[in-house]
This record gives sequence, C-alpha cells and structure tokens, in this order.
Amino acid sequence: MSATGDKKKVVTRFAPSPTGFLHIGGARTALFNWLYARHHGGTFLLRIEDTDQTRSTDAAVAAIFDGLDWLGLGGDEEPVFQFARAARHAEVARTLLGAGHAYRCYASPEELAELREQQRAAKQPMRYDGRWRDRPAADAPADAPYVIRLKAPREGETVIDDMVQGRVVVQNAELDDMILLRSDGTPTYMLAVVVDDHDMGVTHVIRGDDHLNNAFRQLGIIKAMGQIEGGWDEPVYAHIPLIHGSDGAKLSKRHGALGVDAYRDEMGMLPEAVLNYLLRLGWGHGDEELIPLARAIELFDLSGVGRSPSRFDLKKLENLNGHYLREADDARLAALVAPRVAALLGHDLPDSGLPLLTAAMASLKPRARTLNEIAEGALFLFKNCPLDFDDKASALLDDSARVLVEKTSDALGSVQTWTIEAIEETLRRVAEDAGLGLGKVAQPLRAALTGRTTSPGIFDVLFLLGKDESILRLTDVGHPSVG
RNA sequence: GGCCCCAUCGUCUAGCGGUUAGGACGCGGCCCUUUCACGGCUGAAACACGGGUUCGAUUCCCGUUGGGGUCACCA
Repeated sequence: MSATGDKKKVVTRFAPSPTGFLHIGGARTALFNWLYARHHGGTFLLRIEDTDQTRSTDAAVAAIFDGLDWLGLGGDEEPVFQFARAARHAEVARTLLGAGHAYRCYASPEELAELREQQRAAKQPMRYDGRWRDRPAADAPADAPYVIRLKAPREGETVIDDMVQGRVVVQNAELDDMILLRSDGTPTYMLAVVVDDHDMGVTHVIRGDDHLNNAFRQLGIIKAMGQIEGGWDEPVYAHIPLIHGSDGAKLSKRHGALGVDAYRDEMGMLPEAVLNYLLRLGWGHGDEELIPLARAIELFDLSGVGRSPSRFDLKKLENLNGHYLREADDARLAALVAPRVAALLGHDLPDSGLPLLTAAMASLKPRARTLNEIAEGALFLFKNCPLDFDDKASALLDDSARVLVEKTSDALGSVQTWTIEAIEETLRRVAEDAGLGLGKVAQPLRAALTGRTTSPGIFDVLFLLGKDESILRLTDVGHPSVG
C-alpha cells in the first residue's frame, strides 16, 4: 500500500490439491477467483498444492487443468507447483525458528495421539498442549526427530474482516501451536500456503469456508514474518460457503460432486451453462438469471455472495443448459453431438453425418436440455429400414394408418423439388382430400418415419431425411400387413 | 464435545424498518400447435421458534431449535 493510499493490483489464485478430479465446488471457487480478478483488471493464478506427495497424482493434475480449460478458467501465468518450492518453505520455517517465533517440538506422533485421546475422553478441546514450547534447548534429546511449530500468541484475539463472512473473531487461546515443518523437513500445508501466497503476491484469498478456521492460524505465520522482515501483508479473505447436495448433506458423488468432466462427457452440459449455474449458486444480482460470462465479469463482486450453504440442483442446471443449447452455434453442437449419436448407434456416422446434424440442429436443439437428449432426438436420421418402432408408434400404425401412409407416400413421390414448402403443401392436400386434420396425417407419418411418436415437426423430418429415404421408410410400412 | 459460520417458497435467490414479500428452477392449469419441445399467460408454494428494541419487524439485538464447517507430522 503506497502513501497515496491507492490499492494494489488484485491478484487472486485457485489452489487445488491434485488428489482427484476438479469437482464442482472447486470449479465454483476457481470461477469466483477468476471473475474477481477480471472484474478488477487483476491477475488470476493457479497453484497446485502437491506437498503431500503420497496423495498427489499426475493424472489428477491433468484432470484439473483439463476441467479448468474446458470452463475457460485458465491462469494468467504458468501454474506454480507447491512441492517444487519446499526449500523456500523450509527457509521461512528456519527464519521463524531463528527469530524465536517458532520452536522445535520432539513429541512423537504416538505421544500426540495419546494426548488427543486423553483430551477426547476428558471432553477437553483437542489441541497441542505446547509441551515443548518453552523448554530449554538442553532438554532436547540428541539426534531425535523433531518438528518445527509456530509459537502462536496465547493471549488476545485474532480478527478477520472477511469479505463474505464479515468480522470474525477468535480467541488466540483457541489456537494451538501448529506444525510448520514436519520431522522429515517437508513443509505443512499451513506454511506452504502462506509462503506461496506471499511470494506470488496474492492480494485476495477466495476459497471455501472450510478454510475459515485455517485463516486464523495462517495469519499467525504472516504476522510473525511481518515482524521479522516486514512486507508480509495480510491478504483480504473471502470464505465462500460450500455447496451441498440436494438433501442438504455435504456434497458427495451421490448428488453430483462429480468431476466437471462428468458434466461435460456423461451429462452433456455446455461449459457456459455450468458457469452460469455455478455463478448463481451462492451469488445473486437482483432478478438476473441468465448471465453470460461477459456480463458476469461486469457484475461480479464479493458483496453479492451469500453466507449460507446452497444445495446443488441438477434440474436448474439442465434448464440453463437448455437455454445455452438454443443459443449455441449449430455446427459446434453438431460436432459435440456426433460422437454421442455414434455411440448410441454402435457405429460411426457416414461422412454426411456432420452436415446432416448441423442442418437438423435448429429443429433438434429446442427439444433438448442436454447434448445427450439432442443425440437421442437425432437418432432417427441415421437409422435404416426396417425401423425399430416403440410401443406407441406401432400401436399407432394400425391398418387404416398404413393405408394413409401409403397414400401420403404416393403423393410425396410426385413432389418434384424437395422443399419444406412443397412438402407442407402436399401433406395439407392429402389431409384435406382425406377429410382429416393435419395432425391425423402427421402422427402415422411420424411413426413410420422415425419409429417414435415424438420428433421434430413432420415437414422438417421429411425434409431432413430427403425424398428417397422418406419414401423408402413410408413404403416399408405403407402396405397393411395381411393377417 | 470446544470453536466458528448459517437460517425467506421443495431448490437457487431479491429484500438491506413500513412491500399485495419479487424473480428463477421444479410442479399444476390455460394458450400456441402436426407430436414433443420452445414460447406466452396463469395458479399453488416461504420469512424456523421465543423474547426484546421500535409507532412499526422478514429486516436490528439476545436466546432456542435446526443445519453446516473445523479441530492431523491431509490439504
């Protein structure tokens, strides 16, 4: 902060630990950080928290980048891998130790487990009792492993003015002396986060409110380092509420805490829909519901973030996805849908598949909420005679309907130029000649052409199928079966 | 259990002392219509409870209840 009081440039970050895919909650945290940075013309950074090498995997790192990439939430600079910075973390721990803000603790893990057990039994708060906090160095057992703990203040209180949670106060007596450096010399998360955020120049820490308690401990490190060398500013904190499942319990795989890849691949969602949904989950701006990214950048601010946890609602996501599907470019959708159609069919699409899907998209997409539903709806375009008729369709195709189909087929056969207009004109004439409403003619035709009782408009179906294929399918059912 | 956070329709939310408590999803009805959708209109649906403060509380304060989070040599 300069003497003129102007604010530092905003720097936010998303710092997942690579122990699994990018889940939906993480995606929202990333989105909020990304939006906040964009809104303020700042920088959004990525950091992979892989200090726990036994739980971190390359596959998870790849999955996280993949998910972020799909959503368009990449970092503005090369991602930082925390494990690679272990030496720097250790250096800070040593600095703290040298300045008397930290100390060596020789208590063994077993000893600590026993302590916790006693506290649990006595219904006492479970925390480290500071047994090595003030012991003279002479007491230290020679060559015994030790950890370095922060010498946290025991009096007073620590205050955080959180941009979402408001002013939160915790008594320092509630905080114990956390471990900074493990006995094997590697840094703990608490230390690594603080050091990295400082070194990366992070000004705003926006993360899940499961970290709120951690913030008080982390502040202890920041304050201590600030006293030693100065320049360690407290970041602005914003702890956003977690996302819960539809039953109010913590989000689990059961209700959609899947990787974002599942929303893309298995559920057939568009990234812009997921983004819009996530944005509106826990954040609102008046009555606005449809908020594309550009608008979100313009509107987003932390003051709009609510403080209560919200439940994940797949139905609403699907509805939003339907909106974005209708707005999406047809060729783009066709490319996205093609492999899904092929999967349903069990074989590749012909070369004409993509252009056909593109042409059909305008009548396919208003009827769907997901890419999968579009694929389902597109199936009839690629089937071969004889079609598989579902129950309603075959029930509809009784003898009189088949006669009507044959009659229509004949009329259609004489259509010279296969246009929507010509098709419509022909069908209306057939209906009129038969003394029937258009619907009475259209339904049997639909069944004969698609094997289903629901489909895009009948003129569109005929047009998309083409004259030859249409006549083929109509002829196939056009003759009342003898029997 | 200690500490921390939260509480408006079933769900996401608007509200920031005085409103017929608004919108969206979902649900019901109607319209449009060749089916299904889309779209339009419309209906049902909420301030957890109890005390205060105030002329007046959904709104401010306290408590109760109910949720959630966190208490590792994980992150």
